Amino acid sequence: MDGTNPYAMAASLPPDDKRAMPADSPLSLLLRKFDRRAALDDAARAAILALPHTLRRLDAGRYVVREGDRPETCALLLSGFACRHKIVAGGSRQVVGLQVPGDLLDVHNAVLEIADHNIQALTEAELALIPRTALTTLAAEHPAAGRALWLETLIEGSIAREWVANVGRRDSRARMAHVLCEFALRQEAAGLGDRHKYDLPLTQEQLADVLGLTSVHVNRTLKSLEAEGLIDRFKRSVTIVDWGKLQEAGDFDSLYLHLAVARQG
Amino acid sequence: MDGTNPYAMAASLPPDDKRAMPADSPLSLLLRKFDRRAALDDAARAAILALPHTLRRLDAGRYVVREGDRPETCALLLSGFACRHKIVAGGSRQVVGLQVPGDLLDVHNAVLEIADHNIQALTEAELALIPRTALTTLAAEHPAAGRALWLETLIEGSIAREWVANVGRRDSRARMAHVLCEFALRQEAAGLGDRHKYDLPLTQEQLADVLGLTSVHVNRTLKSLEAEGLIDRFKRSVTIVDWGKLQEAGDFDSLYLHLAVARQG
DNA sequence: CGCCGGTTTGAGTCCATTCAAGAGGAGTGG
DNA sequence: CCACTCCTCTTGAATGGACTCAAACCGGCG
Repeated sequence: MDGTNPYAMAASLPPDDKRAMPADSPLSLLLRKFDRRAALDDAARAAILALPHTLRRLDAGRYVVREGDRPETCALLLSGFACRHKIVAGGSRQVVGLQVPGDLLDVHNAVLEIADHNIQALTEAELALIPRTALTTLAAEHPAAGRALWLETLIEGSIAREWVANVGRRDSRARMAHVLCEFALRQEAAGLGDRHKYDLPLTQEQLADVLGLTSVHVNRTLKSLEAEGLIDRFKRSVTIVDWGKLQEAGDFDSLYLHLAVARQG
Repeated sequence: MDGTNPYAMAASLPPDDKRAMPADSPLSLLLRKFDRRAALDDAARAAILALPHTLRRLDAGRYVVREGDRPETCALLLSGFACRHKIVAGGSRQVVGLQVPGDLLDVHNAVLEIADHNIQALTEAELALIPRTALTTLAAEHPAAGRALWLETLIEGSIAREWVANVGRRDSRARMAHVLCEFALRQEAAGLGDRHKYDLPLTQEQLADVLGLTSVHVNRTLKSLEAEGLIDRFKRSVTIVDWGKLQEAGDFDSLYLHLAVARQG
């Protein structure tokens, strides 16, 4: 909430600009993810790795994009966590999306004029900033890459719809259990560990903004899930003691994450 | 809820199949919409109008797609209204999206394997069913069209995120006012009338499923907005008496609808 | 040590729900 | 034309899940 333009801030840092290097480029993270879901031809793979980009490190809490911005770059999250959120009248906040490493933070900004929500780093994070024209050109010149980007957007939309159902129709217990399951699988899919134990890099206050609850109630809900023996907690690390029961409590079905699924043209 | 496969049902009807005719093709509805937002080259425009499709009429309440289906077509809504919804444990329902004429009901199915939510006609509706391969081919061969489809998906995602915030952080009054505003603008943008008076083709029960409330409370909320002089109601037609106040009550900012906005390449 | 952000716990309140019943309107059939 | 049914809308009263307010606790850090 410092009011500064995050890009202005970014620009004032030493410009540790690096051109992509095919082998160990940060962009290989993006490539790996695309590969899991759809077939890319060699030309598209090369073009992805050749995307111009700038590396950037952000402290926890820094904004990547603010509502109303007209960003000229798209950020790929390399490490750390980020969230999308909106502020509603009265000042309360709703988190409308969470991102794990490998996620594109703002594909929107490649095509849409004005950012309609904020994007904020939840932890210290590393980003690769890609000029938006480079992405749209990639999509235009390599249909397979365009398809992969489109797919990415579709899945994000699917997750958002599940969240609508989650906050709209589930009580606090189910809501929490559901998000804990989603997190587990997404972190696992991002290659950060396994679904039974992971770090939840959110304060209970932030978790409340994810769930549309208050932090007080988040606390009670977590404690009650723990008392029931579904999870264990230590600091901000979560252990899922009984995956089956947690899944059931959260009415969780991973279909909407489309973790490994996409059909070919 | 009849348990029949809607496609099986559709297939049993007389196959009133029609090839596109450039001038007054139903697909011109799609073209017009794309044109409002992005530049299409002539080749792309021609390709869109040339998309193979089958016309279909559905009664109110019929399903277009069910969760778990693997549809081979994408439906373009030509007339009438439809919604996306999910059923959560316990049987309650959450509407996660609304569609007006000109909207593609299930772009998802072009790329994703399995439908992750239900799509249902809210009123009698006319559809153009487009084979999903035709859409993906279009996207691959005509980057401008691919971009338009991608844009479509991005905007849908944006609306879903706004709904998360709406259901998560606004009270019933604001929630209702917000949805009434969104509807007004979307119907207007679809060329169905003006934002100050329109038909809301939903029962209060369905509206409740949109808002994550009960039908009883929807009723009270509507009456109270009426008593305050923000809206008038007659049957299922809504008149917005004081647009400014309704917008304020609903904390509504149309930015997220991206009604006329997209940037080029 | 003392501050500070985050977590935990308790007590009282309120918004939305549940349960229940009645009114209105459209359609059907005698 | 009326009786009957079904669905939706409306209203009241009681309940409850999550909120608010408030205070205490805890661990990390300067």
